[in-house]
Amino acid sequence: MGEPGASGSRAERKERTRRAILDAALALAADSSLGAISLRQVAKQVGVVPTAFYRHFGSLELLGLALVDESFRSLRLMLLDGWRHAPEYRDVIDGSLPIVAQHVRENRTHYAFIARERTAGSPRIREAINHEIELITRELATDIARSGAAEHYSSTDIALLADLVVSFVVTMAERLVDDPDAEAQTLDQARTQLRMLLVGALNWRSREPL
Amino acid sequence: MGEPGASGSRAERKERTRRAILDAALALAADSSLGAISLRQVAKQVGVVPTAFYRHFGSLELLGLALVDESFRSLRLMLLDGWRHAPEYRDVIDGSLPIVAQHVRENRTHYAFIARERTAGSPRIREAINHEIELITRELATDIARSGAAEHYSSTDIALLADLVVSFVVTMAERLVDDPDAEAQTLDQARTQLRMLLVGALNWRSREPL
DNA sequence: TGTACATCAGTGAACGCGCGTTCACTGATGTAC
DNA sequence: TGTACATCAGTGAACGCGCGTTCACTGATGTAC
Repeated sequence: MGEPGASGSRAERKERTRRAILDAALALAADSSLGAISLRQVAKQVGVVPTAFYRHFGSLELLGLALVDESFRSLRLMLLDGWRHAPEYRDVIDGSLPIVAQHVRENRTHYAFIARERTAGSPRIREAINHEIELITRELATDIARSGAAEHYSSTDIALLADLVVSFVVTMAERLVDDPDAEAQTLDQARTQLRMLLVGALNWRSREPL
Repeated sequence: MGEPGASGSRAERKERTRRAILDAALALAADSSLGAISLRQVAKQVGVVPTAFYRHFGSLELLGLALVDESFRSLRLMLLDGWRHAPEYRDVIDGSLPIVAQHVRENRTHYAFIARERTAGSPRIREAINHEIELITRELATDIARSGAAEHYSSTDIALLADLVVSFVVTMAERLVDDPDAEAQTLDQARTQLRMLLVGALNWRSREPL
């Protein structure tokens, strides 16, 4: 066995340090933003000397881009899985929103990072995040079109509808990150709101089941 | 005449320095966030010695709270005016969204500040911003109820609808801040999306006028 | 299997710099008489 | 109106500290033979 940090091949140990740096940055940035933490704080948290940082990332910004990549890789897998199983669900709302909520709960630090850096990050990081969100929006639009649920819609309008839904879910995710204890309530409200949005606010009546 | 900075009473000159500090902080934070700039940078930009800062604000965070206050004071006046004139407009969407867009255009640095600090600010600042947004949401809910446009809705559901609309407008404002050159397009898309949202996505058809 | 050499993750000292905050101060403006 | 004193916005020196980055290094792991 020996010390946990000393086992494995050289490559394995390097990967473990890299992982520790990513986690340390996520934890430190949780109380402010990536732009407000220092390379030395990260190194200290990991337990290596500051210069060791450079063996893994050229700068904090590149580390940030790696975190964006990592966050969305997990999210994309979740969505792929959700969309694959979508036909099983009678109600796409009750099927999807809790899955998103669960994913936020299980990846809180990543979502918090994305929520913060989406507006406060460096231009490169903001651009990377917006690009990922656009890709998801486009996938959702394709899915809506394929489902036939919006057959009267032009493709332009399907894109706008997908954007509306994605923006809404982003807002919900931000709230779940902000106040994890209110998850049940936030989810409940979001469910009703998404129903209003999709079914039509003015024609929809309180307590009337879909 | 004389030097512009040397005229007026002592109180007037103090107020002018305070104004310059607020503006300098807005300008410096525009490329990152309040948490990433320094008191000395602000003082340098203003043209005073760092210690002079303390004559006006106890810390950068208190300066931030002053900026939140200032941003929403202007926004509240705009909304009050908008709501007072609302009955004149046939279409609340075509009446309101361009007014918001104009306000964003005329107060870009303030909106950019709010957009960033809403997610990346210190806890106190985030709290202050969320509180202001809640107040606006509550006012909109009252207005919807009074207008009779949602008479079948329970008051809980009116609150959810107001929240949905405010969240949507916040998202639109963030986009206007992010890419001012695309204002016309962003506004056009937002108009369609808000119509989808209010009239009912599934019953709504492309190009069909409201 | 044993040996000689290459790789390279992590070390530790050193650098110049900007940071927030303290303190005693200056001198123009304001006020009381 | 003139004088004596109070106020206080802004000054400037000083402090100890953490910052990013450089550099030459160490020594365990990996590889070629």
